[in-house]
Amino acid sequence: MPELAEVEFYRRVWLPGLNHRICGVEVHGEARVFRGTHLEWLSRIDGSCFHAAHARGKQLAFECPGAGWLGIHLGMTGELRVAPADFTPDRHDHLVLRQEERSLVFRDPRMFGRIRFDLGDEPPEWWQTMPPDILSPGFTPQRLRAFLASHRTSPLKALLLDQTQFPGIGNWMADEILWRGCWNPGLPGIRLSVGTDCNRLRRITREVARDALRVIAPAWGDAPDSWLFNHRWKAGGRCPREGCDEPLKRETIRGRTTCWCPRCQDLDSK
DNA sequence: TCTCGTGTTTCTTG
DNA sequence: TCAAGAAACACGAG
Repeated sequence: MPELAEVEFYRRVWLPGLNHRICGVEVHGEARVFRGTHLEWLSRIDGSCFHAAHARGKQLAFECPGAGWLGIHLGMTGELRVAPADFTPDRHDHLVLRQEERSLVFRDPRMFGRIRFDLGDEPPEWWQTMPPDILSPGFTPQRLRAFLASHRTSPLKALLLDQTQFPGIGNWMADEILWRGCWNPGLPGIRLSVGTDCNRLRRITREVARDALRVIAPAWGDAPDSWLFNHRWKAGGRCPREGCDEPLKRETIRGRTTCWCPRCQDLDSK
């Protein structure tokens, strides 16, 4: 479930491979994950090293001076792993970078993920034009207000999943933000007040991003039971808010399974 | 055997 | 022209 924090977790997984020479590049060229990529460019990685690894939103970028930038989006089922140097890939291991002491592996059974490679030492355009990170100074109240004003009728759940405004927020984080803020997922953005509600949405979004990074990024830790996260998929799951315990509701909003507490997040109370 | 789904893109419809 | 909705992608889990 690669959202912001899981992406940061996977960035760290490949860190042991930084500054070690890559002595072999193996790709499953027919795999959908390489769509739009010049496969022949990937061979430029051979003989060079990654000097830096970056994560922004759901995107990863590995900097390879003298060769280019390897960009990775994990999609729904993508993952990065470190395997032994003599590791034998199976049909879902689409990219294997060999080093003397290990193999860096990209695996993605459903192939909704994407690998791209851009030549040159400068960050590629797709990286430079990404929206500001949620925890960066660029994620301003003004920016959020302008976005809400231009999508007045869209439900909050759909707005939170917009990667151009909330990079790295995925399904569970969006539900968590709405639950913590006591907003109904179907509430149109127009019903948030420009001042108080908008600032609160920004604050809670940042809080959930920070919490997720703290708990998940270092070692994929378990979320505490006080979060909605641990209850949203359970059959008969109940609202974990102190004093509530209402059975949680699940419904599809804009094509995404959404979970909320009908008592804490009552649509008509806003 | 059937249904569902953590994400994104593209096409269709209004 | 824009936004919403559906379909498609491919597979594993239950």
